[in-house]
Amino acid sequence: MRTALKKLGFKRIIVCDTEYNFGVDVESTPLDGNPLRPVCVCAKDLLSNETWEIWLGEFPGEPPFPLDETTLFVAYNASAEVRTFMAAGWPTPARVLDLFAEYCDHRNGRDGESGRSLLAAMMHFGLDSVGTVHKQQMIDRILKGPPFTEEERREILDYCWSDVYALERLLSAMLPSIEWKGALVRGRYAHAVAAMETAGIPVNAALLDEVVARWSEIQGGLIREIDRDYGVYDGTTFKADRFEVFVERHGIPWPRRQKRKGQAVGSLALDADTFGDMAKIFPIVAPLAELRNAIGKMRKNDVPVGDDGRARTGIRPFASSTSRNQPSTSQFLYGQSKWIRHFIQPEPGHALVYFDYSAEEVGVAAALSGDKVMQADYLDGDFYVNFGVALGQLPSGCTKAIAEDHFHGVRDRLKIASLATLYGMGPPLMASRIEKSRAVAAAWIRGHRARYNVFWSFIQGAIDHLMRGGSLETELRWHLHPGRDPNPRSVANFPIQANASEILRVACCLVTEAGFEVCAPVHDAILVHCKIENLDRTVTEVQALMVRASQIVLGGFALKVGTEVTQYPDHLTDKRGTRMWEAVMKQMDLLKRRRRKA
DNA sequence: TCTATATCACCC
DNA sequence: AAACGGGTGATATAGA
Repeated sequence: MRTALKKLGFKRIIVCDTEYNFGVDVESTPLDGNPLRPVCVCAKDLLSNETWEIWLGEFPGEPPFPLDETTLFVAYNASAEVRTFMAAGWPTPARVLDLFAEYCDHRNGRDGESGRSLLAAMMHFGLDSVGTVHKQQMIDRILKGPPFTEEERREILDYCWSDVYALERLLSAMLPSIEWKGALVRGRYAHAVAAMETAGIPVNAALLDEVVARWSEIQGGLIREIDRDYGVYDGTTFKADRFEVFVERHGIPWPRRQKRKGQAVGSLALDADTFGDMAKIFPIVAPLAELRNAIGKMRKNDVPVGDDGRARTGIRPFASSTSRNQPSTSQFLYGQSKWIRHFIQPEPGHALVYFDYSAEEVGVAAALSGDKVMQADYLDGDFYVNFGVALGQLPSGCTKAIAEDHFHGVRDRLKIASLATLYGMGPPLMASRIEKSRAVAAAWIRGHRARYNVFWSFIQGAIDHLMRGGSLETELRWHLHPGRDPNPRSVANFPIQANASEILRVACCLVTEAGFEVCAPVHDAILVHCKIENLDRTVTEVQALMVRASQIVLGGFALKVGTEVTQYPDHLTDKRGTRMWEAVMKQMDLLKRRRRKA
């Protein structure tokens, strides 16, 4: 392997693993949400065989090895190592090979092992490693934090070394198949991920704590207000059997789910769509539909917030087959209901700016396929309106403003239709979504295929290629490999979503490397925190960097970027979540008033 | 009563 | 034959 490694042209190839925790409370319980605290670093230069071992409290002010462009830094889930270096005040590696990202890319779409851990990767290549039980024991001990006995120190270091040696063998197994251009671009993202995970999202922690503490009372209040007229809740749980009694009593023919074996009839369909449809026909259930919609899922209990008022959680880069980030939906503020975002608040003297690519998937589809008509419809005004004019649904010369003022709901339907059409939605479902007949839905789909025929043959080409056993590749070389029985609609989605995901990664790299404080990536958007005195400069520069990112991936095609600014002391708002937020705040007020009286 | 699965809620 | 894509996670339900 030595010769193969030397050929790469680096002066050093450093494989590295680190251990860390997030601080602990008095009972040695891990404090999630806090900044990372390094425990140890183990590293080896594969060219010189030199090794380094650094333990808690012995961290030098500078890293013991160079991390500039002459060093290839190799790790598994490299953002963790980068975070450790940041916490130690070290510079971060300039050239990163993240074998986690490369293993994900290598396996993506293929049948067989689904795990993506270091252990899973080792097993895949027929290499042995430490057992999962021992690994978990070590992690648990490390998270419990110091003081460590001398024996524990040795055990932890040995465990850390075992991963370094595992990594060395894994590198040797993966080396022939590593595709360097893509790998180094992916490796570069480790710094951005580390920077975003270190920053976290500033929240009004006092208010969040208060709402969490009184959540069951608030929820109870919300439910009591509505359920008086129905009696279908038991505490905070909706009881299907009580609701069944209710609909029977009122003679409402409620739709049912498919019958299952052993049942005379299927159980009631209680999803939001059914509730919405039924509320239109039987207004008596409307308030209940709204309540269910509002309280459907609102867990804030496990949002980890650090002592510094920052909500932090792992971004989990490359976790999806399109290489999107997949942070935990329960821990990540942008994964929860929109009203939860109202807890987000800039720090005093600061502002938060939400930058998002507008109609990103349409723009990416137009650029990748080279469909000039689609490109013009995206670039010249509003895509959905332009598509509507082409279909004869809107008058020629129509703009977004005119459509919103004079053709209520038309643009929304066109938006739903054009996005869903990209991924192969058929007329029956489309008809129900846009509330038109099946024939109209079919005509819109045909219209899309006719107007954007260059795009459609591009997509068909991708599907054919994969079905014939080829792999799909994004502009920056993330792959989808053929597996058993691929879903053609997923395949059609891949080029668009995977390239869009790549654009956001490049954007995160450019913006964090320029020194801006990026708090979170949100698929087609980023949240940036800045001092109010730097607000104008931040908006202009970050916007330009995001446009640049789209051009890097799309061969010069510039996506449009929208911005939304929130200045301290304002909270972030999202109009789709305002009603719920206000209802919750009202319940909070009622509780306070009641407590004051008592 | 416990556990696996299906369904549903939420996000982009 | 027909099918919008990518996800995470809680809970209700079925079956042991």
